[in-house]
Amino acid sequence: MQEDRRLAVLRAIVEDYVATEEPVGSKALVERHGLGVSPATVRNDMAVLEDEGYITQPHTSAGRVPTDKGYRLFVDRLASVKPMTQAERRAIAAFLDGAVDLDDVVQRSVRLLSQLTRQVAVVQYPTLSRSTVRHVELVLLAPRRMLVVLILSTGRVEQRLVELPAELDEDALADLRGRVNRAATGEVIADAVAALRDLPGGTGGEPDPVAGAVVDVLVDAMQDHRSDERIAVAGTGNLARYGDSFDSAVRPLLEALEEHVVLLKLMGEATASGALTVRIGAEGPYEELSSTSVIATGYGPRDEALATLGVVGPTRMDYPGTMGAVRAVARYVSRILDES
Amino acid sequence: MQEDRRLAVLRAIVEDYVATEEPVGSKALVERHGLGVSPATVRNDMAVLEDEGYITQPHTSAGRVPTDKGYRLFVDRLASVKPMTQAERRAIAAFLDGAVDLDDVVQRSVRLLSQLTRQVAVVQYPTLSRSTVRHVELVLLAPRRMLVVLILSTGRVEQRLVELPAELDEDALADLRGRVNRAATGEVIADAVAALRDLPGGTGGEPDPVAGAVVDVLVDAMQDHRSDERIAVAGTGNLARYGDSFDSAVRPLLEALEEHVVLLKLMGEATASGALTVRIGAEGPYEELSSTSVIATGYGPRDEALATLGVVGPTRMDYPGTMGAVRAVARYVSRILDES
DNA sequence: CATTGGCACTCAGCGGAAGTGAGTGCCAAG
DNA sequence: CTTGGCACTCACTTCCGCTGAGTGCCAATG
Repeated sequence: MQEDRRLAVLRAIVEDYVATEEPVGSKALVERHGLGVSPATVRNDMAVLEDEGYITQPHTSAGRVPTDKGYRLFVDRLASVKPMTQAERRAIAAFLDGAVDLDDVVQRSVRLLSQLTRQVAVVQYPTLSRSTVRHVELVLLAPRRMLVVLILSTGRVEQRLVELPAELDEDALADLRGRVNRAATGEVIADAVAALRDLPGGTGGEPDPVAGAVVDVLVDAMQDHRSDERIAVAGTGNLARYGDSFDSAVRPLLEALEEHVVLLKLMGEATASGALTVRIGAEGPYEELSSTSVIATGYGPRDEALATLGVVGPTRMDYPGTMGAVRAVARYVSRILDES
Repeated sequence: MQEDRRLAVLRAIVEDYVATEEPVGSKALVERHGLGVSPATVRNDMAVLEDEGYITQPHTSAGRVPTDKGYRLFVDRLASVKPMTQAERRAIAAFLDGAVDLDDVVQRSVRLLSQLTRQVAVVQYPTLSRSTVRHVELVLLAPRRMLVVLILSTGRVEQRLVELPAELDEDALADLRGRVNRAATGEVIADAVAALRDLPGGTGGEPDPVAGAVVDVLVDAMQDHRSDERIAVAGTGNLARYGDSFDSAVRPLLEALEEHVVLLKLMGEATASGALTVRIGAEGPYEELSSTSVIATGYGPRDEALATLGVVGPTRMDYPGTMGAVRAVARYVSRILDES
């Protein structure tokens, strides 16, 4: 009974604080939300909520502010993801449909997300490791110089130059191309790597040094986790709205945004689970980011979570709306990856 | 005579102000620099410099601060580019030598530059338009689906998918591949486009719809100026050092950094001239960036300026040191492009 | 027993007053 | 042209008292 009202009070505090950025007092609460009780009652509830650690006061005789724990309860039990409006959905679809390739999809997504949420948006490029090999192309640039092009099911293309240990003519090239593709095409990265490793030894017996060099570089490209770390960021201009708390909040965030490794770790859980994940304030391992929250979700074709996308913002943030935007963008991007 | 001393005073003011970020007064000047004259004399010089518009006082009874015009005179006549130390050169070379491909070179350069200068660094990817076609590869993914890969002399690779209007067998593919490469390989983009346009009509007479589709997409990729606009940015964390003047300086800068078009325009002159260019404060067309300076230079193999690289920072900036770093990085990057 | 009105108390934030000191401009002498 | 002297300016800091939003507690109430 009173329990219910206390939660309503917490919800009201979170909503008001997010809207006004100012500690919210008992009187303002009963006025703005139709709670149907007196300020004194609300004060009692607030005292309990404070005891339980959901809210604090910045100083005696000021209103209350949600704690991380308070936000956590809010997103877990009090708020529901706010769906996008019809108009927003159309805008998202229209904006993403114009994309011409994978790179473009990622770029557009990250911009879109930062505009929808007015926060800093982060989109990870689809990971290599779970994708399959669509095709391998070998191009002779010079008799002893070859370009190896690796095309993956996600639409990503990796290319490498190889200096060959011996010259190669067109016939041998066609033969090698055929063998490599028979071994790798259609396979998941891990299997392709295994199949390729067996290739240079071949059926004949004596190992082929040219094939060996090509396979080495291919395997290297497949296992190159550098590209797993590729990330697109947009909306840093929105950080200007932080206003105060510059050194304490914006600086570490800007640094984290450049340290892609940190970012990936932050968003990592979301890739694993594929579900919409919210990390609030100091819940993560990075002290400097104790006043920022991360909302992320996995995305990818056919509900396989290949990578992560989301936003980073202040703990004081519109969780329902932002979660809605992140979820919507992830769905549309996944659908586009599905088609290609 | 006094003219010389006045310039020395201006130089001293710029150096001190850059170092301390505080308006500099006559007394502090004669103490910190061995000017050999009394504060009163310096005050007279300052009055003249102020009349001529090289310095101002933020308010009566405060020290002087250089104006844009003052900085301009400083970089044009009073300062010389500060060369990198031996150790710095080695560090630059070592850091850039580890790069594996063009993308990596650009990424490393931009990080390096932001660390050397402790400013925001910007590196434009080498432009398509002046590069030549190294090779075109056509890959049949399905009977009516082709991947077109365009390899340029800068090491850049563009790929496009084409749905073919008719099926194509291996022989026809090899024929088409040969014709396309004979037309385009080795040519400058513009010439390649012209040669390709003539290709589908061919010698026979009746136009080939498959070749037409392939050529269309190739020409499109070559003329795709979207990729001309690719830019890498690093060091935004250094903006935190701006301290005050957040809304007036940092916000518009962050916005400009996301608007790559604006950035490219800012740095554009440098590409054209190829030389080290300094734009100070309001000299450019963007009012919001009136308190930021841009130091940029063209770079590219064999002294062809293919693209631009540089840093963006506050007008109050260490010009000699920053110019030295920009020049050094541009040289090393150019040398690396030379080799590949 | 939860709710409510009343009441004394706290304290951040605001605004004005006074003090401080770095820096200037001007002038007369060297 | 340079210099020491001197009066003046004015941003910045500190101090102080006021105000008002907001609290905690208590006794009364249904």
